[in-house]
Amino acid sequence: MASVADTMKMNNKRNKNNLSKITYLTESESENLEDGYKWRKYGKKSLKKSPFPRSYYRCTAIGCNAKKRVERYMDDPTHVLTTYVGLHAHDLPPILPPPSRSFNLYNNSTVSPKLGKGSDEQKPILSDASAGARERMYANNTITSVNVRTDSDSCVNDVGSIENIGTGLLEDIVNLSSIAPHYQHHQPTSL
DNA sequence: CGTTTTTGACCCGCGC
DNA sequence: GCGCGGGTCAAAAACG
Repeated sequence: MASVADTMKMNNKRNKNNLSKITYLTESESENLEDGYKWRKYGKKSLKKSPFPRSYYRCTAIGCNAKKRVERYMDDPTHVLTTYVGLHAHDLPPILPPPSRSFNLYNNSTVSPKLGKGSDEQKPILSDASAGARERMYANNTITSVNVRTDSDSCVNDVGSIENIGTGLLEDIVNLSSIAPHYQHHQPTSL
């Protein structure tokens, strides 16, 4: 009965009630930014306002409705906009190869994906092997700015703020980058 | 062989 | 009511 669109619609609606949008502006030539999760591309669309196509990714984890959309920054082709939509219904899965987590890649302009929740930020999650992979990503790509939105709102509007790069606001935004897209909270609704 | 990527089509919401 | 833009799904192809 309910078509795929129906299901999608429902999911969309329900998600909207508990959607988290995080927009990352990462300085990278390739959009192949690894964040510790395994994503499967499920769509690509050319935006009207952007000469570059936008890629849609979805977490391969079963039951995980986390999505991610990657597009090249239209004002700065050297940057890529990574927008995380929704939360992962699971922790960092050990799907990534065990890198040498003994490395201290947190330095310089590299943003440490430390938890900024304010409470359990000392969680040993970062000790996970997957975390190492994330470190690598951050080491190879410099996150210029991050916008965190924990509700259904105009994420695009936030992106507009990124235009303030170089005006000084960037630093403020970078501060937000301390917040990782993970560690939010598992959704007891689905799983 | 299994999984992922690719591309087109379809659907929905919004604006005019 | 129609058109546009954006987002998702689905089937086939490519890749490991």
